[in-house]
Amino acid sequence: MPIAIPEVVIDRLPVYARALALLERQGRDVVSSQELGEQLGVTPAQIRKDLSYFGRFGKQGRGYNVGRLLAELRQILGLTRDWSMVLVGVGRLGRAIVGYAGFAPQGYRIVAVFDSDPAIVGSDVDGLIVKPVDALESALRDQQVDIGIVAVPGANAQEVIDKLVAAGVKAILNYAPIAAQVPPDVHVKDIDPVLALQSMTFYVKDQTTAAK
Amino acid sequence: MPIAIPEVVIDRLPVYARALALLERQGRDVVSSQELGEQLGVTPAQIRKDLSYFGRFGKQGRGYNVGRLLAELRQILGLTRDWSMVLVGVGRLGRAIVGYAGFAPQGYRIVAVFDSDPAIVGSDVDGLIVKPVDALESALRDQQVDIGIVAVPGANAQEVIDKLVAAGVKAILNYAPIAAQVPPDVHVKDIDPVLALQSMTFYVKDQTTAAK
DNA sequence: GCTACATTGTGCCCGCGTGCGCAATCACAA
DNA sequence: TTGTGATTGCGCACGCGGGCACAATGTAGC
Repeated sequence: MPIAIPEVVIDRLPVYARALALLERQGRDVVSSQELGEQLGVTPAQIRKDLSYFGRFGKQGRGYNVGRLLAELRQILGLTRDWSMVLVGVGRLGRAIVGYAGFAPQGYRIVAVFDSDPAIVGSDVDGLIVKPVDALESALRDQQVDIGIVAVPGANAQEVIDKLVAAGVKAILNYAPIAAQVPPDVHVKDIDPVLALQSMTFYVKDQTTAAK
Repeated sequence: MPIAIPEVVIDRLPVYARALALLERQGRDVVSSQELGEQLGVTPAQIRKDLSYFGRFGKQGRGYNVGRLLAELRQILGLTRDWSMVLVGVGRLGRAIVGYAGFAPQGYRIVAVFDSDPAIVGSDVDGLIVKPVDALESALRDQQVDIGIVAVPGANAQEVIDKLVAAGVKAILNYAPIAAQVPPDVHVKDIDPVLALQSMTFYVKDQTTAAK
């Protein structure tokens, strides 16, 4: 059990879970690592190896029971409970995040929103009253919050992240364009479409011009 | 020159470029790999090794000229020109993407938007008239388009991606919750906050409950 | 029940990316 | 000029993740 599990493995598990949920909705009850791998663009051996870190969920000659494996993965990833999140930064991006329909079905709820702009504080965003960032720490003392979402301009992001960390938040979803500095026990995932675009353009920069 | 450059290296270059742009705005004219590494949470050796794939940009005893290195990276990544993009899927998410202020400053422009819903087609979104998805291929023949953005529900995403690929698009930014199937010469980057959250909860699932 | 077939779980090896360590090199001061 | 200090570029070795290949094991058919 004290065997360290590579982070890349953990990153793949939600992808497996997502594919299994789709298969379940389609009424499938068993699936092989072969078939799952083809759908996801991963080798079957990779899937089996990843799963073997956590147990033996398959049956030789058959494959994996879809519902069973999905339940196991949800258990492993902690998806069996709901997670409460706070959002900091209620600009255009922040409002879009509050309105994003993809969180709720997976059990992720935004329970409070904060902003530093006095003109925005007090206004209503999808049923939530915007609170001042100064109230962040006291608000996090009152209610249990698991995850922080940062959607402020890059210049203020580190400062906001520091406040979240000080308030005891251990998981941060960062939309700001900075490389956040956090202690080792805090987990940060960056969402930055611009970085994604900039790395893709490296590969296509010659082709597209030549195709003209 | 025919040395293959690892994809992880390419993924880091935009991060370096972003940090250098910030340093330049702050008026700095030289920076060492040491200092840059501390800001980004990367080892100095990693930065030097990454850059050495493309040339020798530093000076011993000094470090890197900020403006010079930034210009080189922009050249390497293809950031010296503008890129035109089409968006498919004008729901809540799609509209947020059109309104996202982060693209334009980096030279990424959305030049056309498409949707399959007849109720949406024809409406105006931030100055762009929504066109039907059927018009996708012909529209891409008329104007040069480099990148496709997919913001449709998962069930329709693969179909839309197929159309983009058929139209010759080589770079796709995918917001849909699916693992897209594309030919090897097409590049896909996924943006999925839910996957990011689900992999983080693995690490904090015990701590948070215990902290109660 | 026995045989044929399919698929898992895992030991092992290979390759690649990461980081160390040092020689080469540049700036700057004396 | 010459010496000192700092930092780069890169050869090399290590470690880790990925995938192969096979034994183990379950299923299904006869």
